[in-house]
Amino acid sequence: MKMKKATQILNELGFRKTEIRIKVLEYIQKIGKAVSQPELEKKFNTLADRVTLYRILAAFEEKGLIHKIMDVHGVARYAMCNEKHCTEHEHHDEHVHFNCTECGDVVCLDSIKVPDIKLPKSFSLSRLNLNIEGTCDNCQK
Amino acid sequence: MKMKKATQILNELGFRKTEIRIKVLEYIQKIGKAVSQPELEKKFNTLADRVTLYRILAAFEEKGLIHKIMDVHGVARYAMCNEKHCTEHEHHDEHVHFNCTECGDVVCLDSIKVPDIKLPKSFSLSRLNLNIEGTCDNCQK
DNA sequence: AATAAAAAGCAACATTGTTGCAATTTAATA
DNA sequence: TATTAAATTGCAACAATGTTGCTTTTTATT
Ligand SMILES: [Mn+2]
Ligand SMILES: [Mn+2]
Ligand SMILES: [Zn+2]
Ligand SMILES: [Zn+2]
Repeated sequence: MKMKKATQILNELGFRKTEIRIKVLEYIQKIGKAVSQPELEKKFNTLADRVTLYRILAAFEEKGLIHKIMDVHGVARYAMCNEKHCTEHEHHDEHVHFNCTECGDVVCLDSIKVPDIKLPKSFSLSRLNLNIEGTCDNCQK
Repeated sequence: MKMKKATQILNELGFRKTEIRIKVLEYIQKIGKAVSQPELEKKFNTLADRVTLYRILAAFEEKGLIHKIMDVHGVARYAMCNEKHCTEHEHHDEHVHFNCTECGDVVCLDSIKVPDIKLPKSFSLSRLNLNIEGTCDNCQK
């Protein structure tokens, strides 16, 4: 999985290349997990205000660059989108989100498709999030 | 679906039959939706303190009477458990939770089983919550 | 260098949720 | 019925996450 350079992505999406935006994007790209604002705040507290981080995440999400997941604790987390699937106007991140009860990590299990769910005809589906709790590979003893 | 009387349930679980506990339980039984503390607070603000409601919900959940769902907004909601499935020591509420984007209601689609998800062997699963967003039967135009 | 737009900072606030402790109420017992 | 222990509640204080309005700073363009 080749990563496009963060600065190039920011360019393409019409964002300005500020230090914090570059760092946040590179971090989310490399970490390979779904990160929360509080986590970013710990990492980058000298570089940016809390609110700035919230706004960066919101801006990235709006462009289809990252997607937002509510984790099992009700905290918003964000992870890279698959650029084949997501655009400014529509997200398609219908994969499993695994929440490890040991280390607290949340990861996208992109390879695990969520099976089609048949709803009663009177219901219509627009989005879906499958959170699974358990022990991740790192924490398996 | 016959409902056991609230007072009887409280008795059986070793709870005291206070007015607010009876009312809260009856409400959750009848409403047929997953309710949040803020909702209960609006309903019962003259009858009980905010904290009391949080504690009632936590107590009921611990006994396997109701189950806790994090909704798509990250707010905790609670709905009756199926007494065949849940006990003090173990919850089994692996059904779909439908979040209506129109009316905000969250309902348990108990009849819709969540298909088995095959995780990589290095992961172990302990719990699971499938939140679906869309338009519910009432809000369908 | 001047400019407009974007981004960031800061303060204030909202909402949801938790904890400690004192006061009250329930239910069991004498 | 009076006593009592335990359960329940109320209140105050706090924590965490998230939002909004407004000003200042920075970026990229002209
Ligand atoms: Mn994901
Ligand atoms: Mn449910
Ligand atoms: Zn783990
Ligand atoms: Zn609805």
